[in-house]
Formats: sequence, structure tokens, C-alpha cells
Amino acid sequence: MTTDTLAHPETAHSDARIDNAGKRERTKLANRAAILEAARGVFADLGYEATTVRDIIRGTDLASGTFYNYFKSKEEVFHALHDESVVRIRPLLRAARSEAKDFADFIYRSFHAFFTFVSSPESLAVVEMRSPDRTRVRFETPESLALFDELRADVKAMIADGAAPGIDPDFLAAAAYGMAQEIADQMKARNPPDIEFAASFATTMVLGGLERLTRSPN
Amino acid sequence: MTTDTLAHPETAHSDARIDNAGKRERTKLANRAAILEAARGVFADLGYEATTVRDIIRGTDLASGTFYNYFKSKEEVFHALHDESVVRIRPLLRAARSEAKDFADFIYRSFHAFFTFVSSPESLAVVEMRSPDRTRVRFETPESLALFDELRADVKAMIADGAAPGIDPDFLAAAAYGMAQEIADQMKARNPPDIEFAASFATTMVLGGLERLTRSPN
Amino acid sequence: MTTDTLAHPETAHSDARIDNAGKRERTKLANRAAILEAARGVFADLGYEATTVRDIIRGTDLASGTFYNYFKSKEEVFHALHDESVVRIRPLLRAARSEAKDFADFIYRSFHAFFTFVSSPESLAVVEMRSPDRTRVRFETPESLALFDELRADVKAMIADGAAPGIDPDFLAAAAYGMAQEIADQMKARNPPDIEFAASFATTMVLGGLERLTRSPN
Amino acid sequence: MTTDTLAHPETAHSDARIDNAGKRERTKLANRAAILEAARGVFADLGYEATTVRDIIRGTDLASGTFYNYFKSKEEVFHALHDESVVRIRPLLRAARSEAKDFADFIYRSFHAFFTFVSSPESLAVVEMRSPDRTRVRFETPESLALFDELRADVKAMIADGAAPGIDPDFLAAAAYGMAQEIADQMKARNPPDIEFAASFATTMVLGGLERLTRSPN
DNA sequence: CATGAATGAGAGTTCATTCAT
DNA sequence: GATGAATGAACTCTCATTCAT
Repeated sequence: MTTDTLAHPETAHSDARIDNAGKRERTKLANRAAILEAARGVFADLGYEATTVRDIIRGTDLASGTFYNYFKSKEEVFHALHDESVVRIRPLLRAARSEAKDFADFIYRSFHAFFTFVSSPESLAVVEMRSPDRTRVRFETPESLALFDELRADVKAMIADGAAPGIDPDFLAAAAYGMAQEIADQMKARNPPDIEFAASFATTMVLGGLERLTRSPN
Repeated sequence: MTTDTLAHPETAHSDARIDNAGKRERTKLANRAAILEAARGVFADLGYEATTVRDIIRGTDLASGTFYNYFKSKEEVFHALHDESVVRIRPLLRAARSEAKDFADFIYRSFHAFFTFVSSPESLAVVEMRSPDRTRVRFETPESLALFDELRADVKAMIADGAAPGIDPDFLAAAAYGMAQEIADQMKARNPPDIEFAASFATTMVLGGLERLTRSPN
Repeated sequence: MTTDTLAHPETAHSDARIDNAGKRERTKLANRAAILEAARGVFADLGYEATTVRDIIRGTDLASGTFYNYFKSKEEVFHALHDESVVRIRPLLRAARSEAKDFADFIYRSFHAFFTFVSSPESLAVVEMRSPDRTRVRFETPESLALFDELRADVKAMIADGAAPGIDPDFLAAAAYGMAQEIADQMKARNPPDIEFAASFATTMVLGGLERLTRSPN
Repeated sequence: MTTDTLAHPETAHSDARIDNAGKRERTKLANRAAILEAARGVFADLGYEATTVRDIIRGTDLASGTFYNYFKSKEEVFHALHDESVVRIRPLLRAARSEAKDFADFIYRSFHAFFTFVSSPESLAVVEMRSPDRTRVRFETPESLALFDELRADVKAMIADGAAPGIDPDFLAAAAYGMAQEIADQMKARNPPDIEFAASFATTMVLGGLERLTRSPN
């Protein structure tokens, strides 16, 4: 039995090799993830233009040159971040869609998912900075943009399905998104933030608007 | 004797008064205007962050140093442009308020004024930079926040008047503001922008939302 | 009698013209003086290189362009300041020379004049700045340089007169000047500064040095 | 088995150790040295204030940005040079102190060490800028002030030992320091500089001064 | 002659990207 | 593949000087 252990030295070697390869693989993935994670934070803090590649790699334990083994440029990491966000957010909205018992419920669940998302501490959906002179600067991060894209796609599909015939889908998505952004701000300004109320308010606005739009289309 | 006085006709005086600013004064005003104009264009093209002072001055026939005789920094030009915008839009909104024949009309006129304004070439609304593909930066200066406050005050007064009993005024104002921002973007993305349609759409959304909120308050 | 006053209108005019001319003349002198005065202060505070023409004219009520009506450049005003200082300091040292009853007395009176001069609040003979990191930066202003020139001339003349035969005049002047500078610092660091003691100390050093140099020339 | 160990002779190890710094490390040291060297030359030519970072980097074959990999600013290079100088001169002065056979010899050796040092090309003493014709800026960093303090301590100890009873040590140290500075300038202005003569002159001045101060103390 | 805005060379500095190690 | 120093274009901003008023 003990010989067994020593019996296949090559296998052992192989295993080690596999492990090393796996480790290397895992390291590569970890490095990529580390860069994305750091980039997310820095973009959120400083905005896209103000962010430097150095800022990003400073948030990892990698060297500056290593950045370019994973991304061609600052722009590429931004895109990757955007794509990643889409992947993260999509299931939330899909769940809302599949679990909803009717159209109103779908709207409500979508807003609820959104407000929940922006309330979570790790969300960077809306970032604000205040310059010394009270000027508010709002950056829209990859996450919030991804969210908007999903939303619009959903709304379009919905309208195509006949849920809201004759309504301009881009305008509707835009209206919903804009409302969501600003209502989120209001909500977060209150203590405690009432996600249900916000979702309910936004849903009612949208449904009422749809109702009237359908009644007397523009 | 009285003729003496009339020997210098008023027209002469008037003319003198018209260009009594002096050439220096006029040049200064023209230069300032040229910088603002160039800045507006460059901000719209490149976005705020990506714009450099050199880009702006390149859009005029002035020397680089001259920029600093008029503005301390890129940020200062931006604020000047922004404030200029707010100063222009405020009377439009006031007119909407005073001329509206009923509540629906007030809403419509307000949106119409806003969309008209953001469609004008002087509007800075375009300066929601898109880089690398769609990141936006939205500046809200004290002036523009004041504008928002005005809006909110209107909505509050309206609700207090019984127009929309029991509705959360802050949420309502936020929803309207957010919708306006995003619908404006959609509208501008189309060629030609249809201001009436946008105003009508937004108005219907708000009225429908209000209707339903009143019916079944949250 | 009253006619007298009115009798010679041309004279009156002439007088006025003279006055104006005089005023203009006086203004010109005053402007020049103002620039020099301001420059003295700024050079002393910031040093030659760090001083800008704007710094100088900011210290007057003149416009920047006016500077160039009086001086071709920053360098020229510096030279003018130097020359002016020579003119101011020379009489002090001449008095020392002419009133001295013997050689030792001359040395003493010269040092005394120097220490008195650098103790006066309006003196800029030695200016110090302390950078944040404790680095001491010493600028030698036109005044102190002028002083050095006078001193050297005196020493040379003195040696040529046989007062200190065979001694290197430049080294002697340098030694005296260096001692004077540093002793002045020590003196000013004490409260109260004892000009007589400092002058006496320096004089003894010089006389003793001379004595020994004469005895055993290098 | 032991031969195995010797199979890699120590010389090989030694060699390895000698350039075990690696090329990167060596390049860094060389670059730093190149910048310092270039800076020394430019400071000497143009003076501290008139020198620009570009002037310095132009004196090397490095790119402008590389400067900032080594020094934060012009001031920092200057300090590095200065400190380097002080580190070099200190042992010279200590040797003078320990090797001197009597007091006069100590003085002479100290001056000689100082004048030797300021004549060497590595000396920064030249960096007393002359602009536009003769303004000097003398930097005294913490290190050089420490040097002065050492000098003063020596003088004080000496006086306490009875070598020069009753003499103000601060004034004496100041006088010696000031003389040294100015005489060094005179010496360097001559071609060739005569270090022995300068040291001898300064020594005689100090000894003579001391003699007379002791005879008739102030 | 005073004025002060315009000029533009040039200073200090940053930073995305490359590349030898 | 990781490293981090080198690169140099490009940026912000200053300032001596000029010149139209």
C-alpha cells in the first residue's frame, strides 16, 4: 500500500505538473480578476478619464507592465468591466421576469431588483463626487450602463410581445431608467431607505404612464 | 441757446453710447465669447474630461496664454457655460408656469421648454461625455441644483394645492427630472429631434403616473 | 491788484505748463523710485530668479507695461538697484574713512557702519528664507554686493597707501567681508544686538590678522 | 563530497557577487549618477535658480520623464548633491582634527581640507549662482549646518581647553566660517587656485586675530 | 507716456505604453 | 508571464515682453 504511493512517480510528477498548470491558470484568472476589481473601484472613485493605469495596478499587487498582459489599454479594461457587469446583472432581471406573475409584477420586480442592487454597498451603479464648490459630478459606471442596456432590451421584448402596443420602446426605457436613477438618489437620501416604497412608486408611475399612453397614444 | 444743445443730435450721442465700450472692451467680450463658444463645441465633441485647455484655445484664434486671462481652468469655463445655460432656461420655465392654462398644460410646457433648450446649440446638455463608448459624466452646479429645487417647489406647491393629494413630492420631482434627462438624450439621438413628441410622451407619463398614484397611493 | 492776477494770462499758462512739466517730471522720478523700491523688497523676499516683473509692479500702483518705460528688463532694474545702493553706502564708508583718526579706527568705523547698516530695519543686506525643510537660502542683494565692492576698493587703496604692505588685497577684503556677514548673523541672533561688540570683535580679528600677516607674510 | 563544494571555486562566487546587482540595478545606479553629475555641472554653470530640470536631463542621454524616476524635483537633486558633498568633507575635517600636532596646525589643516574640497570638481560650492552678474544664493542644508555646528563645537572645546581664553566662541566660529567661504571664492577665481596660500592666509588671519583678542579681549 | 491684454516660448510634470531583464 | 524603469508626447500653467489703445 505504501508502495502504491511511490509506485507511479511519473503520475506524481504529472499531478504536480497539472497542479502547477492549474495554479498558473488560477493565477492568471486571479490576476485578471484583481485588475478588474481594482479598476471597478478606481473608475467609480475618479471616473474614466481621471483614472490612470497606475491607479488601477496600484490596487493590485501586480506590476504596471503586467496590466498589458491582460488588457490592451485602459479602454479595454473598461469594456471588460462593462461586459462583466452585464453578466452579473442579467440573472437578477431574468429572475424578475421569470418569477413575475403578471406584467405589473414584472415591472415591480425589476425596479425592486434595481433598487436592491444600488443599495448594496458593493454597488457602484451610481457614484457621486462632490467637488469643493458643491458641484455634483455623477459618473455612470459600466454597471449602471449595463443595467440600462438590459432594461431596454427587456422593455423592447415586452412591447414586441404586445404588452404595451404602439409605445416607443426607447423612450419608455429611457423614462424608466431616468426615474430609477433619480428615485434611487431620493431613496438613498432617506434613513432607512425604503426599497419597497421606491419600487412601488416607480412601478405605479410606469404603469400609469403606460395606461395613459395606450389610451391616447402620442 | 437751446439750438446749441440740439446742435449735437441725440443720435450722435446714441451712437457714441453704443460703442462707448471702447475697442479694448469689445475685444475682451469677443474673446471671452470665442472661448466659451469653442469650449462648448469641444466639450460636446470630446466630453468634459477628455477636453484639454489646448483643445479649447485651438478652437479660437487666440494664443494659449490668453485662455488664462479669462478663465482660471477648464473647470471654470465649464461652470461659466453651465451657469449661462441655467440663466437661459430659467425664464423659459417661468414662462411655462405663468402661461399654463391648467395643470396638464403646465407640465407639457415645462417639458417642452426643457427639450427645446437642450436641443439648442447653446445647450450644454450634450456635455454628458461618452467615453470610451458610453460613460457619462453629469455636472450639477449650484445653479442647476437651484433649478431642480425650483422644480421641486413647483411640484410641492401643486400637491399642496390639492392637485395630487398624498403623493410624495420629492419622489415625484425626482421622477420627472430623471425622465426629462434621459428622454432628452433619446430625443437628441434621433434625426430630427421631435420636441413635441418628447414633451408629449413625458407629459403623458407624468399625468398617467399621477392619476394612478392618486387612485391607489403607495 | 486783482487785475494783476489776471494780467499775465500767458504767465499763468506758462506757470501751469512748468508745473505740469514739473509734475510730469516728478511723476517720472516717483515712478522710477517706486519701481526700485518695490523691486528691492521683492528681490529681498524671493531672490532674483524667483522674482517676476509682475511681482515688482504689483508693489507699485503702475501697470505692467509701464515697467518697460523705465527699465529694459528685470536685469536692468537689478543693476539700477545695485548702483543706487553703492551711492547710498559710499558716504557712510567715506565718513568712516575721513573721520578716522588712525587705521585701526578706520577699520572699526567701517565695521560699525556695516553692522549699523545691516541692523537697520530697512536694510536688505542679508536676507534669509527658510524653506519648509529647514534649508537656509541666503540671497546677497545689490546692497550687500555694493558694500563688498566699496570695501574692497577701500582695502586696496589702503594697502596701496602702505598701510599693510605686501598683503593680498582681494583676500583681505574677502576675509573681512565674510567675517562681517557671519558675525552680523550672530549679532542679530542675540537680543539685544550689540553693534559695538561686533564691530570691536571684527576689528580685532582683522588687526590681529594683519599684524601677523605683516610679520610673517605668506 | 567536499570536493563537490569546491567544484565551484570561490572566485566564481566572488565574481557572481560582484555583479550580482544585476543589470537593472547597475543601470539604475548609473542613471542616478549621471543625473547627479549633469546636475552638478549645470548648477555650476547657471546657478541653482536658473537651472531647469530640462537643462539637467539634457546633460544626460536620458529622457525627460526619467528624471522623475529618480528625483521629485530640482530641489531634491540639489539636496542630494549637497549631502553627498558634506558626507565627503566631514572625514577630511575629522582627519585634520585628529592628525594635527598643535592648535595652529589644526587650524591650518582644517582650512586646507576645506579649500581642497571646494576646489575639487565634485564640490558644490560653485553653486553660488551669479545672476545677473553677481547675486549669490547659498543653500545651507541640515547637513551643512551640522558641519558648521561641528566646527563651532571644535572651537568651543578649544576655548574651554584654555587655548583662547575669554573669547566669544560663536563669533569666532562665525568669523572663521565666513572667511573660509569668501576666501574660497577668491581662490577659485584665480588660475591656478593656490590652496596652500589660501589656507595659510586664513590661518594667519585667525591666529593673529586670536592673539590680539587674547591680548586685549573685547 | 500709461495701460493692461495678447503673445508664445518654455517650465514642471504626468502617464500610457514598451521592452530589456 | 512578471517586472518596473525608460520613454517622450502632451498637458497645465507662468511670465517677460510687446503693442494697440
